[in-house]
Amino acid sequence: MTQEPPPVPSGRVGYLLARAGGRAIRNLNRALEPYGLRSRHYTVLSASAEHGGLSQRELGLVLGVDPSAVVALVDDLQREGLVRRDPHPEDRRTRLVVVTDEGARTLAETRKLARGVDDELLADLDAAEKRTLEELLLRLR
Amino acid sequence: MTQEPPPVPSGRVGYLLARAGGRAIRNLNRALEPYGLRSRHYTVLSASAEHGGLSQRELGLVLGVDPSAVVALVDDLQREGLVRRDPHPEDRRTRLVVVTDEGARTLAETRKLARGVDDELLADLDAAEKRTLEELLLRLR
DNA sequence: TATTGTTATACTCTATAACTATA
DNA sequence: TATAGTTATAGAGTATAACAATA
Repeated sequence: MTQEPPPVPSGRVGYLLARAGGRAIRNLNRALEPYGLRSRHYTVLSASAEHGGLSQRELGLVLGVDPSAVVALVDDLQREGLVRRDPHPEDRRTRLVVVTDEGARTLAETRKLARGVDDELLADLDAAEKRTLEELLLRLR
Repeated sequence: MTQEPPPVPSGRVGYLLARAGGRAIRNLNRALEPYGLRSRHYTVLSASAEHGGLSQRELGLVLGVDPSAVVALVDDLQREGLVRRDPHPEDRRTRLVVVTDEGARTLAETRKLARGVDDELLADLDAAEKRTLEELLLRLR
């Protein structure tokens, strides 16, 4: 699919959410291509930096990603030197995902790309409308 | 001093859209299970009924679905007797997707399920907020 | 030459079950 | 017994190329 047509069947909200969300993900994937990353790598990197040293289980919960998928995503990020897996001081089963210096630099750069994707998606809304949209999205179940 | 409204953390709206959209799709898929259909079958059936006899190419454009995927979806719906592929009166390459009587009945039933999924997703919003959200979603690029 | 539908194919995403090592 | 991480796997979604029939 490469075409992007406006007309919509029934104006259903779930359908509109799915389409807009899919577009956002595809646009971010395309923007991240030079980095060899996908949007889900970006969310893992971003959440790891924001919360500072989450376990993989916690990452999965926060991001709504299956634990087995977290493993693969962290594998990729670790291979690129963007995160480390540090031992948990008290629980030897657990491994804490920590962003490296290089990961922090990559995050700073890719964050700009994510902003750009959002800005383009929301280009026709004014500042107040953008805030309203985000607030409503946060209140969905 | 007027409080500066919290800035929209750019890069976050796309993420929220993707998560909410994914939830909506999964919920609808689960609701449609008894019918042996997925959410994409529902959108094809719904658009075919609404526009009445679209070609497969037009269906793909309207729904943002790849033509090769439309073939598979229409195959499924046709096998279940929910749509027909009628010849185009003027262009023998084209096949018009037409909803059968049984398809119309199934659509009436599944539409209730789709509404239920939406209602649950939006349960914490009042009527005005629901309209606002839909209006904003329609204005995304 | 271009377009519609179609087949084949490959890659990503999602979800589940089962295994290991620890607790 | 239960939990964190891991591996393997299968199904669904997405995207591309190539082909036949027709325009």
